[in-house]
Amino acid sequence: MPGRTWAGTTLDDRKALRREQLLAAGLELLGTEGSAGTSVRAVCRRAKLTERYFYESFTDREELVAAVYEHVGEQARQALVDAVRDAPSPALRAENAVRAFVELIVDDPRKGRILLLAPLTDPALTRRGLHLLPVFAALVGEQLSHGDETERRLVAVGLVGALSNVFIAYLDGSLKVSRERLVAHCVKLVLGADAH
Amino acid sequence: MPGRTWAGTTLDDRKALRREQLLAAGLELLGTEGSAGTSVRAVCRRAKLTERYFYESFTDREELVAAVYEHVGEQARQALVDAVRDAPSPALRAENAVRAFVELIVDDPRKGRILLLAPLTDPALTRRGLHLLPVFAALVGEQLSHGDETERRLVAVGLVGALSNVFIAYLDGSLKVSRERLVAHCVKLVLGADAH
DNA sequence: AGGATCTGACAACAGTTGTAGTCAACCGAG
DNA sequence: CTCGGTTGACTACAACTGTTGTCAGATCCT
Repeated sequence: MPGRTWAGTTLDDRKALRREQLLAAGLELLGTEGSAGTSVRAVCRRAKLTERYFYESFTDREELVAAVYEHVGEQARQALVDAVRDAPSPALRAENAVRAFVELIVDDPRKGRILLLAPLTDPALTRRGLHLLPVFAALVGEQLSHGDETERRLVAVGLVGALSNVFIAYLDGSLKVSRERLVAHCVKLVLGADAH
Repeated sequence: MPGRTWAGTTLDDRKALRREQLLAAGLELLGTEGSAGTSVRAVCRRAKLTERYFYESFTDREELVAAVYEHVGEQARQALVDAVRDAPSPALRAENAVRAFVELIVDDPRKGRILLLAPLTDPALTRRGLHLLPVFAALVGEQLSHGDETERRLVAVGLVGALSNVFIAYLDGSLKVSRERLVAHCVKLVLGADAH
């Protein structure tokens, strides 16, 4: 009887809770130790669960990594959508989007590192072609007003690279700059890209 | 007697030759399989040498990886220096530099991947802070004509990121564009960065 | 209380890693 | 021909990996 209550909660509840603990542990490890440190055993240690429960929620190590990445990606997407909605001018749209993204990764640098670095470093993600930045880049490209197909793609790829690099440098402390100035510069990059 | 000849060559000669074979194998693996595939054993297999000779030339796996990276970095630096020397105008300097870099990585994509990706993916490089792009970025920053210290740094970091991303996309085939157009666009990026 | 279910600690498997050591075979100088 | 430097194949070790299995004990329903 699967709906039977246990220690106050149902089985499905506890199972879901364990899944969340594993996801949280995966986010922590992938965002700090990086891909190599995110092993099944390490995740289980951090989540204070045994391997048995890992394979209860995920068939693979790969599935966990992908789930973590997509989880963070969804948060970023949602933050961007919320920020862009109801923005009157394109300039404000750019500013709001950049600000939302900066807030996300300053608030939790692990998410920034996962979003920006993990797809480059983890075979589980590269093999699946799980790379959200190109998706965001494509969205940006559609917003561009000038140029043909190829031109817009070139601009979008370059813009995403510029933003990523600035964010990464800011994250690891090698770019000492105030948060406001970071936002202002990124907004300028976005707006400048549209004007070629 | 270390200078004693053996099979026609001296010991030091053969030792240096083996070091080169190991470096070449490291370049091949790091530039294709990536960091994870570049193990001591894999390098030795590829170089057709045994582990003993690995530790004859390098104390660590880390030392080999760093040596490969710095080797490629030196080639890139030299190519850029050669390209920029004797360029009459800033515009031609930018074009020559970009063209030289594109030639380098189109000629041998492994070098491009090592230069652009390895420092992000290999702990042996990140741990040592071995990342040459910031160095290049600093050089670029010095060439910029406008802005204060921080501004130039922001612009330089962004520019390097944009170029890297475009190159990476071009390398892995996700950016279908002619080589000439790639060069032209990158030149435009460089020149555009100087004009804010 | 009995019996079904759930839990957690652990062992086992075969594989890879970095690093070090052993040992027979080879090769050229004296 | 013998001696010592040189070679390469091989083994050894401890630590890790992903994955699956076992088993004693806790927990709850009837």
